[in-house]
Formats: sequence, C-alpha cells, structure tokens
Amino acid sequence: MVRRFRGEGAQKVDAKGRVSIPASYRAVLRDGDPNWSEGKMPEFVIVYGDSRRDFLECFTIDAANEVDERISRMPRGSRKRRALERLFNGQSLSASVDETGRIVLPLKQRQKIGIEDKAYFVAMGDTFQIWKPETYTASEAPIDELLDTMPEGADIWTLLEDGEGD
Amino acid sequence: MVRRFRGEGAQKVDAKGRVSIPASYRAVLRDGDPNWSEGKMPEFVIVYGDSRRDFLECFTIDAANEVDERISRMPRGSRKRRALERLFNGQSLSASVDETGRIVLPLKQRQKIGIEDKAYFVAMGDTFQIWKPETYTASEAPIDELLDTMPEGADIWTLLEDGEGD
DNA sequence: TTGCATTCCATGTTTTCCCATGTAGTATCC
DNA sequence: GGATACTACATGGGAAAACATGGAATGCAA
Repeated sequence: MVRRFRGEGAQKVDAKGRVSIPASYRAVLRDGDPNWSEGKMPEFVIVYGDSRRDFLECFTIDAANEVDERISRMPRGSRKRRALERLFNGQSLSASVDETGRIVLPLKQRQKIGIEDKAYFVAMGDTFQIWKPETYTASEAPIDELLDTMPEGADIWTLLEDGEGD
Repeated sequence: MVRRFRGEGAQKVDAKGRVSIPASYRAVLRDGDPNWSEGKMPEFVIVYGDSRRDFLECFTIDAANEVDERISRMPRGSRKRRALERLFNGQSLSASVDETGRIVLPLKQRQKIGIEDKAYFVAMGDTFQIWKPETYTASEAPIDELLDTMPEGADIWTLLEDGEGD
C-alpha cells in the first residue's frame, strides 16, 4: 500500500510561475518516484489535457507508469486508445521539484486553466489536482448542493451505503 | 475482530497544537496500522471535512483503507462518490503519534472546530472524534433530552429493543 | 537586448525534535 | 507495612530544521 495524497489548500504563484508543492505531497511524490535517491528531488507527471479540462492532474512516476501500462494493453489504433495516448503522452509534461520544494508551472499551462497568483491543490488519493481557486469552488457547487439537501444531522457516511449514484 | 476505541475525556492542547492521544486509543491505533513495527509510532488519518462538520474524525489506517476501497467501488463521477472523495481525500490529513504519545493538530484544523486549549476525545468504535468541549456538550443535548423523557426508572437498554430510530 | 527560464541566496514563520518535569499507579525491598 | 524505586502518562519549553515565499543574479536564445 502506497501513501496517498491528502489535504487541500491554496498556494501562492509568483510572477515566474513558481509554486510550492505542499510538503505532505512531496513525501508522496518521493515515495512514488522509483528513480529517487537521497539528496535528489522527486519528479512527477502533469497532465493538462485539452480545452475540456480546466485543471491540471498530477501523477507520481509510479502512477503514471501504471496508466501507461493500462493504455498499452488496449487495442492498438482504437479510438479510445488513441484518445488516451493523446491525453497522457501528448498533453502532459514532466516536472521536477526543485531544492526549495517548488515547481515552475509554464505560462501556457497557467493560462490554460486561468491561474494568476493562486493555485488550489486538491488531493485525490493517488493523484492530485491543481485548480484556479474560483474554478474549483464553482465545480464543487453540485456537491455542496447534494450535501445541503441531506436531512439535518444526517451522516455523510450514509452515502457509502448505497451503490447507486447520481 | 479488531480492538475498538473506548472512553471519552478532555486533553490539554498547548500553544503549538500538541495534544496527547489517550493511551488506550494509542493501542488501538497501533493495532490498526499495518505498517507499524516495534519502536515506531502509529499513524492514522484525520478527516476534518467542510464547514458542515464541527469535529474531527480519526481513522486507523485499516479503517481508512476500507473506506477508500468502498469509495472506489462506487460509480466513477457520481455526485455521491465525488462528495466522499472530496471529504476523504481532500478534507483529511494523515497524522503520526510522536514518541511522547502526542500529535500536532495544525492551526487550520484547530480553528475550524474552534479548539483553543482543550480537546474532547470521544470513542466511536472503529473511529474516534475530537471536539471542542463546549460544542460536544451542546451536541449531546438532544440525547439528554431523550433520556429525560424516559419513564422514571426505565432501563436505558430498552433502546436496544426496537430497530426503529428517530 | 528584450524576454523567459534557471540558479542562488534571503527571510519570516511553522513544525519538528530533544530534553525536562510532575503525578499517578505499581512493583520492590528490607 | 511502609518507605522507596520504577514506570507510564500527560504536559511544558527551547533550539534546530523545514517550509513557503520573495528577490537578485546569471544564462541563453530569439
């Protein structure tokens, strides 16, 4: 069992696009980088995708390798495989944490998701995402709505019970 | 059958956010941590959630893995699954008991539930909760009310009888 | 030579680490 | 049996390390 990303929060983005990766994430990135060794800083993969995606999705090296492998088991030349290859190989970049714990988000990617001076980090288990804060808040609205309509005092864990989802 | 958390009580929180985990809880945390080994201190997961929650919920590693697994069986992209993912991955943090039996509650989480210099621990079977003492007392009021309306001398265990709840 | 990226250095704050103390409760000893 | 030693537990404080962030200097390429 590998360690999982946990927690969410905003980080500053400076004029050069530098962002601190939360320290707790860095530990997971390190564990998930087979090439990591004492003294070096971990690498990972950022998937930015096409215009339909308004956040960046970040994978440890291990997680990225697993995705690559799953893609490679799909029928060569199929539309689904080609779509995934384009996303995962083409519309992605690899990043390396520097000695101060930061990465540089290239201007292109920042513009793509509209990031200015704040980036919102959200853990998703074996990956984490980077959002423009306002976009994230907006994307959560449907979920808040669901939670708000739950009976007063209801336990959110009851959502685990039923396999049905909407 | 795993050991279960039992008992409740207040602990001091110092200026740095350090809190002693009751010794009896520590034993359960240790048993529930598959990575634990002699000499190391147990880890666990704290779910703090959004503004609708006014306490912290603590899971052993085993319990957390089980939740993760159940979430992973829900339909990808459904609102319910997303709500749980956000709660359990995003609005949580992992903690590690130190050599003196304490953890550090980060300022963010202390402020969120209003803890100043006292934390109230409540066992809930396979999890335990951390409350601001006053908040907990208030939340118990409805239960006291129920007990107060029971006939004089009635046995509280009669509550076990009927499957109906309100 | 202006525009962007990379490297190095600086700083205030938070977190971690190490050591210390008081107080129960329990075991030990003569 | 009554004092003494031990141990586990809850708590406190200070120093050191890590963290998040800012800025200047350097490299280089269009």
